[in-house]
Order: sequence, then C-alpha cells, then structure tokens
Amino acid sequence: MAKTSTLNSMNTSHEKAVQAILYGQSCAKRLKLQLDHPMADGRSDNFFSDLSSRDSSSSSSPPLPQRSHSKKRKNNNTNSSENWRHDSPDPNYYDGFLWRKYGQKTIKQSKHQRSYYRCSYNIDHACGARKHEQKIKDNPPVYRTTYFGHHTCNINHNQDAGLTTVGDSVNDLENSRMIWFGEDLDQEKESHTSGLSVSVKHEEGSIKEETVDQYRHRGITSHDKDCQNVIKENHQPSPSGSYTPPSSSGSEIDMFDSDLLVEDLDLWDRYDMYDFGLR
DNA sequence: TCTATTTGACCCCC
DNA sequence: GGGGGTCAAATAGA
Repeated sequence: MAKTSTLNSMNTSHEKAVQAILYGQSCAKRLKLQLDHPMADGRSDNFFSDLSSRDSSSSSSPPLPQRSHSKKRKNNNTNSSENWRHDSPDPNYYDGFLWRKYGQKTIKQSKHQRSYYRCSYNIDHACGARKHEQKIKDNPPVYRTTYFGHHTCNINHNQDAGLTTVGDSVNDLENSRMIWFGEDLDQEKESHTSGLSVSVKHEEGSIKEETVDQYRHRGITSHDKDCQNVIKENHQPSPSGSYTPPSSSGSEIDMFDSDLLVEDLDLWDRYDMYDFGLR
C-alpha cells in the first residue's frame, strides 16, 4: 500500500519533472531550429534572423555608424529602427553574438541603468548591430534587451561553439540543449554562458532537483513511455495551436515558476513557440 | 601589453 | 533645455 502511494506520488512528481523537461526541451528545440535555420519556417518572428526583415529602412542605410563630428545618430527614430525586443530573467542572456559594451546610462523614467552594446565585429566587419539592455522588473528580475540594426558580420557563435558542446552532454534528451534547475541566476549564468538554459523556479528546490536526479539516475529519457505519454497528453493542440500548460487541479503548476512561466508563455506564445511537435 | 569595461562629457533630437 | 545615445579617456583585468 505504502508502495502504491509512493509510486503514485512518484508518478506525479515524475510527470511534473517530465513536463518541466519537455517544456524546456521544446523551447530549446525551437530555438535551435531558429538558430540552425533562421528562415526555415518562413516566419520573421525569431530571435535573430528577423533583424534584417523588420526594419527594411535600416537595410538601406550604411551599416557602419558614420559620424563626422556628431556623437549621436542623425535620425533618432527609435520606434522604426527598433528591430527586436527580448525579455529574459538572465542579464547575460546569450543570443549567439558577441557584444561590446560602449556605454551605460541612468534612464530618467527607470530606476535601473541601461547598458549599450554594439557588435564586437563593429569595426572588423562593419557590423552595425546594436542592443540596449535594461532591467525592467525586480522580482523576478527581468531584463529587456532591445536590438537595433542588423548583423552584417554573420557571425553567430551559437552555431559553432557552445551549443554543440552543451548538447553533447545531454544526449539522453535528444536535441534539448540544457535544462537548468539552478538555485539562482548566478549559477545559471555560469553554467550556460555558452549555451541555452530554461530556468525553472527553485521554489521547492530540493524536491525538484531530487526528482530530476532520480530520473537522471534511472536513465529516464525522452524515449521512455511515460515521457511519450506526456508528450501525447501535452500535444493535444489548443485552438490557437499554441502550447497550453499542463492543466492541473490546484498546486501542481506550482512546481514551475508560475511568474516566469506566465511571462514566458505570454512571450513565447507570441512566437508560436509552444509546439511540442518534433519538427 | 592588450582588450574590455566604466564613466564623464559631448551632442542631437524632441 | 532635458533626455538619451555615443564617444573616448581612464581604469581594470587577463
């Protein structure tokens, strides 16, 4: 009897863990697709490639910030030149490009400073890509990165370095790169500066880590039947075609970072990211 | 010594 | 005139 209840709770936590893994896996997979085949799905709403598609005006302008004696760009039409925006709980969110910080300002309407970056290949490759990063939320921390211009350097380090390395270490999870149940952002930062991570709140950290460890040690992979069942369950398409978080009666969803998830869901749903289909 | 970051100042746009 | 974007000298770190 006790065994049964233990087994039941195991199953519940098992499913939760698997759901968390699948959630991160799907995110990572989609992102990988975007990285490997930036325009493969024909959508411009991806993290990087749309830098060139959204702002047609900037493509006709010279990539190199040409200034004679001016210290500010001639046309400060921020709204039209803004290409992409990305919110992340990680201030060091790695987007595959190398950036050099060239400034930092206190913004009047925000208590947080804004950091200014330009592509490290700004000079070598006359790359005009820039980005601003600013903390927009304290708890949980959310950093908004706004991209301007587009990369003419065509150097995306996600394709040649970090991702493959990280991915090789988690072959069991097929194409998922990394799912981090880290305690805090610093840990997360350290562990994924060259790769990807999907952070899940450490609300009941020991339980979650234990759970994941359990399945890691037991050799649970995405090929397992339970996982496949979860995939089936989760893959019932919602009317919008987007991912609907596993419905839960009560607190099960609390296993995840509800704040982050809600935000991420909102954000990623916009990009139609929640498709568990293994394309 | 080289490279990256910090920071105060400059300058443009609204 | 103020806010925000960028420059460039100073500084820090490898």
